[in-house]
Amino acid sequence: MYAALTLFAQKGYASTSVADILQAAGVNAGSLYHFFPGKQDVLLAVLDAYLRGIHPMLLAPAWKGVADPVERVFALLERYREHLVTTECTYGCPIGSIALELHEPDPAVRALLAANFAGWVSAIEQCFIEAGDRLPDDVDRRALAIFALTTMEGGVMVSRTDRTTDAFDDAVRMLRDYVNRLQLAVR
Amino acid sequence: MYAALTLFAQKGYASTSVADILQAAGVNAGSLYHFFPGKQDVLLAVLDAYLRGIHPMLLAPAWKGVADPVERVFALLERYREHLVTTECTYGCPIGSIALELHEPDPAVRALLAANFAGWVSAIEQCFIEAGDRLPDDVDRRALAIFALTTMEGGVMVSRTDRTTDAFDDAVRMLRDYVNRLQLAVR
DNA sequence: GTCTATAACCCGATAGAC
DNA sequence: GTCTATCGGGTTATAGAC
Repeated sequence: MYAALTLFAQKGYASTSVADILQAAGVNAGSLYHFFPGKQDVLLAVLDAYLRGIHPMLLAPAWKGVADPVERVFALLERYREHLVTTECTYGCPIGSIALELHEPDPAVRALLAANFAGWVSAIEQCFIEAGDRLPDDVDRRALAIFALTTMEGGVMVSRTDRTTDAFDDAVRMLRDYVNRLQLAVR
Repeated sequence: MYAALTLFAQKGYASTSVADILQAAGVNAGSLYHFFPGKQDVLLAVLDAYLRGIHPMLLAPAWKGVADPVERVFALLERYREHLVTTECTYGCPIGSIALELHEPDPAVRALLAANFAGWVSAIEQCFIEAGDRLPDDVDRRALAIFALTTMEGGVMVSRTDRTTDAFDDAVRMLRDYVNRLQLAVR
């Protein structure tokens, strides 16, 4: 299962064959097909694992020692940057990759992808909500959270293509400047 | 050729078989392989067509009747929104889709993807440069252009997953607010 | 240059013994 | 529940006549 999760993140869904999963997991075809009706059901399990792992596996490590809600947003983005660096900009967000890889996804798959995005956005939205009156009242907290997501996903996409963190860094720097200006506007 | 371009945009590269291309183009295998060594070379030709088409096919229509450099940025983003709407949010930017679909792209493919992003960014950067002193001096025009690209690509990604333009609209609205605040800051 | 037929390969999934 | 062998189908690319 975690073999599949790793392989999907590295190679994508379509490029990962069932044989690849079997070899990485050290199991045989019969075993896998005993637990999963097919390959797509493995993907569903992986996407469900990501969804349930948002808080314990993603946010908790990123926010360790970071209490300020606004800093938490950028601490999370910093995690993705580190992920880019450690993989030499070969892969970033597995959800985003799979979301664009599958052009006609099964409704169940698409629902889990959307749920993963929604979970991420809600967590960041909560940060901006907790920022309270540090942000202007009329700023849509949820839209700002979605903006953070699109900045991360777009930054990962371009950085992966360029094999440099430059685009990611530029985008995050601009987002930081925007949030700073919003905070200055309220003073 | 344009059959391949269309199919790659609709179904992606891997999911488009050579047989699909042959059928859509109304040609036979022998003809295609007479001009192209292999499927990847068709992709290279398509990516090259996108690159050379940035100005005549993408920017020119988007900027028709729009003279203001800042408005041109959002007029271009509006084109992508319309693309999402007309396809019921099933596909947005073909370059971004292919960029995330291919996890270990051939260097030539990756170079053309990067060139497409770079061409897009340079055009938008030029808009922000032409905006002159309407933007603060210390604002990095190129970084701002990259930010516009990541906003578009990230917005398309999430909107495609959600089958709603909401995420795209939220992201672009935030970008617009940022640019507005930058313009206000200079007064 | 264009056509048809097919080679060579890999895929997901299954059958059936144990 | 787990194993091995294999099926049926789709893939890219090629061979060879015209």
